[in-house]
Amino acid sequence: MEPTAVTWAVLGLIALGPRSGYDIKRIVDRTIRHFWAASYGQIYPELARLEDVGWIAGADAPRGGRSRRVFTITPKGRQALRDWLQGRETRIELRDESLLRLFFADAGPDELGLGLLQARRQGYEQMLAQLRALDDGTGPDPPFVDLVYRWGIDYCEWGIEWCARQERRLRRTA
Amino acid sequence: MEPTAVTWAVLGLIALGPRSGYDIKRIVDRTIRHFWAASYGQIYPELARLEDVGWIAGADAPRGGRSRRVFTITPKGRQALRDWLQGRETRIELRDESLLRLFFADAGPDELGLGLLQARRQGYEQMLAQLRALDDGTGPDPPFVDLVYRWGIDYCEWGIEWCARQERRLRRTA
DNA sequence: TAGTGCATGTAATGCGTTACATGATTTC
DNA sequence: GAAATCATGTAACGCATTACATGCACTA
Repeated sequence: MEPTAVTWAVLGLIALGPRSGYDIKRIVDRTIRHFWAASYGQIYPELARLEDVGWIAGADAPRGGRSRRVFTITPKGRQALRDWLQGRETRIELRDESLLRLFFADAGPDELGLGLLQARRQGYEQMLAQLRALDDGTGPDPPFVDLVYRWGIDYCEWGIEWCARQERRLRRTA
Repeated sequence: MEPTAVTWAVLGLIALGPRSGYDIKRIVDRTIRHFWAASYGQIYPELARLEDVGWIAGADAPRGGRSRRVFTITPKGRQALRDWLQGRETRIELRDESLLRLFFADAGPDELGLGLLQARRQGYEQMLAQLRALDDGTGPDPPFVDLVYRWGIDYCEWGIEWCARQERRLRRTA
């Protein structure tokens, strides 16, 4: 069983404290999904695999009459997570349909590019609003969780500025 | 046949001039892949689909004894491309394993985060070098092709600065 | 009592990469 | 004559999403 990025997302979240599959999905959707999404269809099978190899241990923990399985990281799992964290390959990969559109804007009418830049800026603004909405004072996060959160904010702000600058430039030369 | 992003990448490149599947792959690898990669396994079937619906027209154009099929965009195809370009949904999505690592850096030893930031910065530097290497004066590109190229450069430079700033901050507080 | 949230999972489908097969031509 | 490049494609596989199925509990 070759570990994938989902492996580490799931294992990493369990390392922060015991969690159910449902918990993990909820946390992923609120935080990690901004740079790495994951669905139930990945999370539950991954939990089964991780339990098989002994990196996590599951225990029944019903809440009321609702069945519920909570997973805890094992020492073996903690070591595996640490090993992955030490890894150094860092290839940056993007998948950005809005840039693809912009790339082909020469094929459309003159005002098209300006519209696409505005749409892109609005995309950033939406994402920024979502990120800011997360920060409703639920106490301080671990430092690096917070750092990545900050990266998201900073990235959006940079993106908004970049688009605005290009919009101004286009309007000047048009 | 629901169009996907590959549809537009392929169609858009053919709109810039007649091209073979091989040509398209080469151009994608040199330019578009920085924000949207595509493989032969997508490109050739996509060309067949596009020809089926009449958005492109293929013609045999052997070079020497090598068989070769070159595709040209049709009026119908040009209209479809324009329609897509007008589209406005812009959800920004990232997939960035290096951020995932950083997110979990609290689970490792103290110096880990600093190392991850450095690795991330080097990732940006590598990508920047690749982008700069593309610019070997093959004449001026269409304005928006160039704009997206610039986005890549600016994004890398911003990323490098961001990492450097966080590295300094970490060292101060450590 | 209807809707929302908690909770677990699977099946179908689609997207994308990797690896392979094949063969001609150009360059060193 | 070996290696790189041009050129076309397909099959197998893996990763990820969507949609569905099921059922309990809380709350308006």
